[in-house]
Amino acid sequence: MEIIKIEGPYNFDSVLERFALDPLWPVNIDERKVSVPLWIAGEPEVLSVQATGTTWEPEFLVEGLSLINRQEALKKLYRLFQWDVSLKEIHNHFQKTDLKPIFDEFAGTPLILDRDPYSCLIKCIIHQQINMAFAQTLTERFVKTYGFEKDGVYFFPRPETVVDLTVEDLRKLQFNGRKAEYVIGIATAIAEGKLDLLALEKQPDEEIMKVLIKYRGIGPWTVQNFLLAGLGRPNLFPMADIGIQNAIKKLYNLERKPTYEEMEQYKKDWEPYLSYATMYLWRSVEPRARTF
DNA sequence: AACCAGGGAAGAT
DNA sequence: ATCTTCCATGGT
Repeated sequence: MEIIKIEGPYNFDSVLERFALDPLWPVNIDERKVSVPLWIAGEPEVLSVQATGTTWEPEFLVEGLSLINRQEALKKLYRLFQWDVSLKEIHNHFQKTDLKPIFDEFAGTPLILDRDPYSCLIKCIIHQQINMAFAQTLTERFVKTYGFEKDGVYFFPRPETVVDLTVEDLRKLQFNGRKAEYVIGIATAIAEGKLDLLALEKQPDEEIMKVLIKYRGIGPWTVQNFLLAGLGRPNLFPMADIGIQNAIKKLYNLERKPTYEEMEQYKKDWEPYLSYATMYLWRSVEPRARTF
């Protein structure tokens, strides 16, 4: 058991609330706690993280660190929960923008990342073009069928597992043919060592875009989401994203979804923290958990 | 019942 | 290069 203290503001309850939208995260809202599946030194480990502090005095209880590579585990927890990012300056930046009401409502929310970059990439492909409810269903089926469970948490299917799947296997889960090809194709590139996400992570956004977009099934939207939710990069704005378009439509009371030209104008005020604008816009059109 | 969905590839011009 | 069509199914 270990206590971790970080700089505020940081609203862990808001993080858990968004995690809870994903059926694969075992979140306990009342206990302010979540179990986290991590690959540590090549082994699947489950840690638990519980908030014991407040938004301005954030403090966490981490269990499961004792028997494993401490440094690697902490590094991955800091990445996942963005504990090393100072949200104060970012929050201040948006005080003089149209997004002020949204940033005030969700104050202290960091970027919500996926469990790891590889899972993020695969999940992005699964989520392309279909409604969120169905996308969650597909991802859940994929993970529960080809991943594995430990201590009540599902681990994402490994590339070595996905390589051996056929398009037909995934079609049984109601993937369409192309989506199945994309997922297997990416997993194959990773399993064969042709695509090294760990090495790619060290490159700037533009270089990562150049590399990933060559793969079949990966377009600009997918790379932008990967950079944002996979790597936690701060300045991405996926304009092709229906969620963003709907959030902007709602924010400005538009009759129709905004054009790309309009979005280019709006986003100017939000740089260099476009990822945060994106995340908070998403939050503004997502369901909220019960509040008491 | 028609229309939309946190896109992208392949085909057509 | 840029525009259009297809994918393929669930949700509303």
